[in-house]
Amino acid sequence: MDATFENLMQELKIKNISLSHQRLKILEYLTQNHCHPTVEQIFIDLQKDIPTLSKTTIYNTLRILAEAGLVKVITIEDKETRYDIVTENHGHFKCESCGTIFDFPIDIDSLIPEDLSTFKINDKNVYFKGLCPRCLSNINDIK
Amino acid sequence: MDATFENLMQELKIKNISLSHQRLKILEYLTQNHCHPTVEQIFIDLQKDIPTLSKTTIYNTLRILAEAGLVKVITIEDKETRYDIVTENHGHFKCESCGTIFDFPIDIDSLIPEDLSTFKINDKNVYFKGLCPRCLSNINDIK
DNA sequence: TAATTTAATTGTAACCATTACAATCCGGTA
DNA sequence: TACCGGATTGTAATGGTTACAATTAAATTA
Repeated sequence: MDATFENLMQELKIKNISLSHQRLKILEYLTQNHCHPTVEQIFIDLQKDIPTLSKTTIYNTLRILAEAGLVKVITIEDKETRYDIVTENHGHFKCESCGTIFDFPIDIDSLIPEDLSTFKINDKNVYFKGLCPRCLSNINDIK
Repeated sequence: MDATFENLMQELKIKNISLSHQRLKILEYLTQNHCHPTVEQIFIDLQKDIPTLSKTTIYNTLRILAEAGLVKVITIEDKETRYDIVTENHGHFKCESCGTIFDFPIDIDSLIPEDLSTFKINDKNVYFKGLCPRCLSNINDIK
């Protein structure tokens, strides 16, 4: 349990969200797996610890955490909602070949267009798609 | 039929994609409705012209046009895939209250992070969420 | 501690956008 | 006209997500 995790716990206490065993494990999983997991992945991995765990609980918990602003919902493409612990500004790069999602640093705040001065911006997302270095080299090997 | 539409036709000819009556109407609809429509919206509107039109045809056509690079798939949130004719670089702002998607100009090319120098970037997306001016003023009216 | 109330979890069924697939239709060609 | 290949259509299947009611756990009160 690193400092980040403690901070999350504290934030939940402030926002009056009770932390059950299941919710704790889900939150713990997200802090330890920054791989932008799907509900399916979370479900498979946590079932080992909590055999009775239900997917509905995972959906409920992620919704609560997202509403509390602790978790970010990533929907680069349909049929594959992924979740991420909210950290500092970064963009997401999805490899079209292997499907892996990479984080990359980007100063999103620097790109507030003046055209949106009359809008209230709550959330900013930068999604790139393409090929990751590993898949690029694989393609070259085949040639 | 403006110049843009003619250009699209030409591009399709180059890419050897035949233009049936249905495909022509769908493409025409997209060039005339820059509201980022869903398949449902396209279906409802075009049914007036083509009573026998099927949703499968719309899905097929949009997939072909997207693969050809003429149409951009917008997935800001799950369960609501939207489509857009590809134009110059711009970001999308979705109002969390009324659901409208607004375009705003942004120089996406200027924000290529050096960390992605070993990646091949095929597609860049900038999605913002928040409240549009109209919904903001409505909230103020209620107060 | 026991009883009571409230919230969280679970499993099943429903939902709904998208896709798969087979049958039909249409346009061009010999 | 007959044929062929691609486009369209309608229906059924898919699968991630949500709704809902029952069960369980936790918190509160006496």
